[in-house]
Amino acid sequence: MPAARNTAKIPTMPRYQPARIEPKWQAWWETHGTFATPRLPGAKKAYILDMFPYPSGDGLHVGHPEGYTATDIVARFERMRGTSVMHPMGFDAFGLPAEEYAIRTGTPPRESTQRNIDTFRRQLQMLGFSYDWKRELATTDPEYVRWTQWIFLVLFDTWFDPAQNKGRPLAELPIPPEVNRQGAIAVEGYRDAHRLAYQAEAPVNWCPALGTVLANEEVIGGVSERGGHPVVRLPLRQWMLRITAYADRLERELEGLAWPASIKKLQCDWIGKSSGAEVDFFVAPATAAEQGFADWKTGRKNSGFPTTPGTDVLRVYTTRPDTLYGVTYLVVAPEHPLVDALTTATQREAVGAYREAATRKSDLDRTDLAKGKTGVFTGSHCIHPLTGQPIAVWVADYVLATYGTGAIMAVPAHDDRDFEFATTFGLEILTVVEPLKPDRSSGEKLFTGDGRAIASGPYTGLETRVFIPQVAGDLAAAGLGRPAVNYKLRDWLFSRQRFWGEPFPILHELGPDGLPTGAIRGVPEAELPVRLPELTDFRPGTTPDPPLSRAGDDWLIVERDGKRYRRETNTMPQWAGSCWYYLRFLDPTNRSRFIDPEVERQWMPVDLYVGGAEHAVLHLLYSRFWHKVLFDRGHVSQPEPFGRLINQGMILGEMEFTGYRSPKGGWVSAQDATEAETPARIAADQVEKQGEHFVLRDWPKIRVESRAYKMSKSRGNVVNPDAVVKEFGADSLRLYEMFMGPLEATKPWSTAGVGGVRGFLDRCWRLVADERSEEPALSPQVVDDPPTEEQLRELHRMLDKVTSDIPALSFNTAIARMMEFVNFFTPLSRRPRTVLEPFVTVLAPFAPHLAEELWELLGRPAPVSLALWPTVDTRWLKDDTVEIPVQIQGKLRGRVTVPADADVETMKAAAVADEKIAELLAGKEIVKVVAVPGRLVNFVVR
RNA sequence: GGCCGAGUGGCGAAACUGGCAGACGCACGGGACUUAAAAUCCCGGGGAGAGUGAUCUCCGUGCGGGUUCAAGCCCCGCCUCGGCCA
Repeated sequence: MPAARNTAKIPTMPRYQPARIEPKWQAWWETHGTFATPRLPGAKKAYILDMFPYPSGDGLHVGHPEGYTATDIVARFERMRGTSVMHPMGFDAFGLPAEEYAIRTGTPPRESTQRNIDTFRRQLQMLGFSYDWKRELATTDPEYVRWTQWIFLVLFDTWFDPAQNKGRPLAELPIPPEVNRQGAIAVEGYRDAHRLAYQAEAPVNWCPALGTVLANEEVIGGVSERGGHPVVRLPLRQWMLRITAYADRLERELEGLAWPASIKKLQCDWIGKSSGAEVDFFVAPATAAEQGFADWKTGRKNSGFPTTPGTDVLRVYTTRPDTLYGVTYLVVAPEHPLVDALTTATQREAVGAYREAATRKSDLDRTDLAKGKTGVFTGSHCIHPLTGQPIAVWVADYVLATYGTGAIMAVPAHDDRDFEFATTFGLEILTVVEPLKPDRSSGEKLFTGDGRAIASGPYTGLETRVFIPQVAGDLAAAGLGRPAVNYKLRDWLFSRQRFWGEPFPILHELGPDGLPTGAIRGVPEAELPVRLPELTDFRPGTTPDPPLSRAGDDWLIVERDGKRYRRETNTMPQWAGSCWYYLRFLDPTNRSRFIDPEVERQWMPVDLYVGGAEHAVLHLLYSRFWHKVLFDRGHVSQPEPFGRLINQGMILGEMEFTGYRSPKGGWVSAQDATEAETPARIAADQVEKQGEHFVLRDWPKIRVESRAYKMSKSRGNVVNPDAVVKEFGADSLRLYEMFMGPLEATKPWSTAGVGGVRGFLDRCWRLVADERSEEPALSPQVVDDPPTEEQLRELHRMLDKVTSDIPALSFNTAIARMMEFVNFFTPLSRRPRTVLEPFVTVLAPFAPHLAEELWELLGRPAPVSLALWPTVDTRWLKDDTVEIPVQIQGKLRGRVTVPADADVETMKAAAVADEKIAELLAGKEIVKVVAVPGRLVNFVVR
C-alpha cells in the first residue's frame, strides 16, 4: 500500500506520448483510407513524387526520410487546400546488391528482396507518410516487369527519323531500293540496324569479379563503381539503346524545366554537344602523291563532300577548324578501320603490339590528362587539304574510336592533349592563334582560347569566331569538309549478364543446326511477361555467358510458327525499372495497358520530384529518353515527365573532433600531423574554439580537426531511424529533419537537435492538453474567449509565413515561425480555441500524428489531415505603426515610430524630430536624405 | 585539373528585391517552483571598451580591394571546405 501511494505521488501525467498516438493514427488513416487517391484528379491536381528507394538489407537510413518528409508535407498541404494529390511509393528492387546478397547467403533474390521491401514499408509507415499504399509497386513484380518488357518492345519497334526529329514505328521505315533488291533477309537486317533497341558487337567493360558487363558510367577509374573490382574490355554482342538519336532533344528540352540550374548543366555537359567540322585528309599514295592529291581535290570540287568517307581519305572531326594551319600530325584511334591500310610494313609490328595493348585499357585510362600519352607512327602520311603538305599519321589511344570520326587533326599549339603528345614525341608545334590581349603568360607555347589567327594563309588576322564559320563554309564549297555536330553521349549499353533483372522479351531464331541464324523477333505482347526461370544456381559465370543460359530448355527454347527459337539470356540493367515507374503509379493495376491514356493525360507531368543529386545524370536522362520515345509513339501526352525537380542535400553524421596522438604518446597539433600519428576522437567538452580553430581545452597549443563526415558503417556514425523514432517519435524525426536547415543543403546530424524539436512538440501538447488529468483531456486553459487583436495578429502572421513557406520548401523557417507562435501562447492562461484550432491544422503536415491527437482533444472530427487549410486574413498582417531605423552616413543612430503607410516626407519629419537625431544633425549640412517607405531613413551629411 | 555549391555567434541556422546582422533551435548562464533533483515556466547570451545605472561608443557575416547614401547580399582578385566530373 505504501508503494502504491508512492507511485501515485508521481502523477501519471498523460504527456505527449508518440509511442501511443503514432501507431493509433497510422491505423486510423489506413482503415479510413484517408490518403486514397481517386483514379482521376479534380479541378486542381498535384503529382508529388519521391525517387523510390532501392530496398537494401540495411533498411532505411536517415537520409531517406528527409526528401520523403518534404514531399509528404507538400502533399498533405495541397490536400488540405482541396487539391487532388497523387503521392505514391514503391521499390526499385532489381539490381546487383540484392543479387550479391543472395549469392552470399544462398537465398533466392526474390525472397531477400521481398524481406527488404517489407522492412522498408514498415519503416516508411512508421514515419506516417501519407502515401496511397494501394498504389505500391516494385519493379520486380511480374505485372510491372510485363510492361517494362512491353516498353522495350516499343523501343525495339521504333526507328528515329532525323528528318522529323522523332521516333516512328518500324513499319514506316523507308527501305532503300538496293536493300529491297537483296531480299527479305537484307530488309530485316536493315530494319534491325535502325531500331532504337539494337544489338551490337561492342567492346564492353567486362568485370570478371562481378560477372557482368558494366556501362561506362559504372566504371570509375578502371574499376567497378560497385565493389571496386578490375574491369577489362572485351568485344561482346550487346543490346544497345539509341539514346544518341535523342541527344539534341534531350539537351534542348531541358530549357523549359523547373530544375536546379546545376542539374541542367550536368545533363547538358553529359550530353556534351559540340559543333565543329569534319575534314577529309587525302591519304598520300606511296608514289605520285602530288598528282594524286591534285586530282582528288578537283574531283571533290565537283562531287562535293561524300556522306561516308572512302578509303582514300582520313576523315577527322575538329571543334577548331580555325586551327587547320597548325596541324602537325594526325591521329587515328587504335580501333579505327583504316589503321591496317595506313600501317607500313616497317611499322606493322609496333602498331600491332600497340593496338593489342590498347584493348586492355579503359576509356578513362586512355583519356586521362594526368597520364602520359602513348602512340606509334603508322609510317603513312596524308595531305593537308589546304596547304598540300604531307602530315604524319599516328595511332594513339587518347583518341577514341567512338567519338567523332575516330580520328583527329592534332594542333599541339592549341590543344592540351595534342600539346602533351607532341612534347612527348618531339613533334612540331605550330602556333596559328594568338590571344587578342597578349597576357602575362606569353612565352607559353600552348594557348587553347579564342584569339586571332596568325600564319594561316588567306585567313590570317581573322578572329576565331569569324574564322570558324568561314573556313567551314570554304571547306564545304570545296568538297573537303562540312560543319558537323558531335555529342559526348554514347548509346546506352542496356544488357547485363546477371540473373536479377528483367529478361529481354526477345527470341533468337535457331537454324536446323541448332545455331542462331541471326534473325530475331520480339515476344508477342500477349505472352508477356517473360518470367525469370527458376534457377538453383544464379551466380554469374566466369565468362560473359549469362546465368540465364543455364536455364533448362523448357524455358530457353520455344517454338513459334513452326520455328525454333532460343530466348535472349541477357537481362536489363537496374535503370530499366526506374525509367517509367512514375507512370505506372498512376494506374498500377491496369491489366490491359501500361497506363490508361486518360489517367496519364490528367495526372502527368509530375509536379514535384524530390530525390538525391546522385541521380542528376543517369536516372533522369534515361527516364526522359524513354518518355520521349513513348511520347513520339503516342503513348503519353507530354514530352517531359518531371516538371519541378529538387535535390535534397546529404545528411552527414554528427560533428566530430579529431586529435592526433604521436607514437611517443601525447598530442600533436592537427596541422602538423603526419602518417605516424593516430587520429583519435575527442569529446566535444574537451575542446574549445580559439580564433579560427578548435584546440584542446587542457593543451590550448594543440589544434584539433572539427568536421562532420558522411555516414558510413565503417565510421560507425550511421543514425538509425528506428532508434530515433523509439526515443523521440516519428513526428520529432520528421520535424527535426525539416528544421535542420534548407532542404537542399548538406548538413550534419545532431541528436541534441532532435531533442530540441521534441521539446517543441511537448510544448505544442501542453498548449492544448491538460497535463494533470489522468486521461488525455483538453487543458482548462483552452477557452472559448474571443481572441484579442494581438492574438489574431500572431495567428495570421504565423499562418501567412507557413502558407508561403511550404510551396517554397522552406520548412525550417516555417517551423521556426510555429515555434514563435507556441512561445507566444504558452504563457497565456486563457488560450482561445479559435486560435489554437488553426494552429493545429497547419501543424498537421509537419507533425501529423500529434496534430490528429490534439484535434481530437479539441473535439473536432478526425482527420485533421483532411481539414481545410486556414485562410490568412491579411487584415492582421499589417501593423498600424512601424519602428524604422534612422541612419546618419549609413550608421544606425536611432529609431522612430511612424505610421505603417507613412510617406517619405512624414518619415523624414519624424526622423529630424527625434531628439537624438536632431542633436547629431545640428550644425551639419544635409546633403541628401534617403527614405524608403516602411524601411528606413538615412541622412547623408557634410 | 574542370564544373557546381558553401564559408555568418560555442553549434545548426535566419535575414524576401541592396535597407536595423544573428529570427528560431541546440548548448550555456541566471531566476521561479521544489526539502532536493528532474521536469516545467521565465529571463539573458556576437566581440571589445566606457559608465552607479536605464544606457553609450567602437569593431563584427573567410581574406584583400571596389561600386553605393547604404553590402552577408552586387563587381574584381584571392583563401578554405564540400560535392560532382575528369
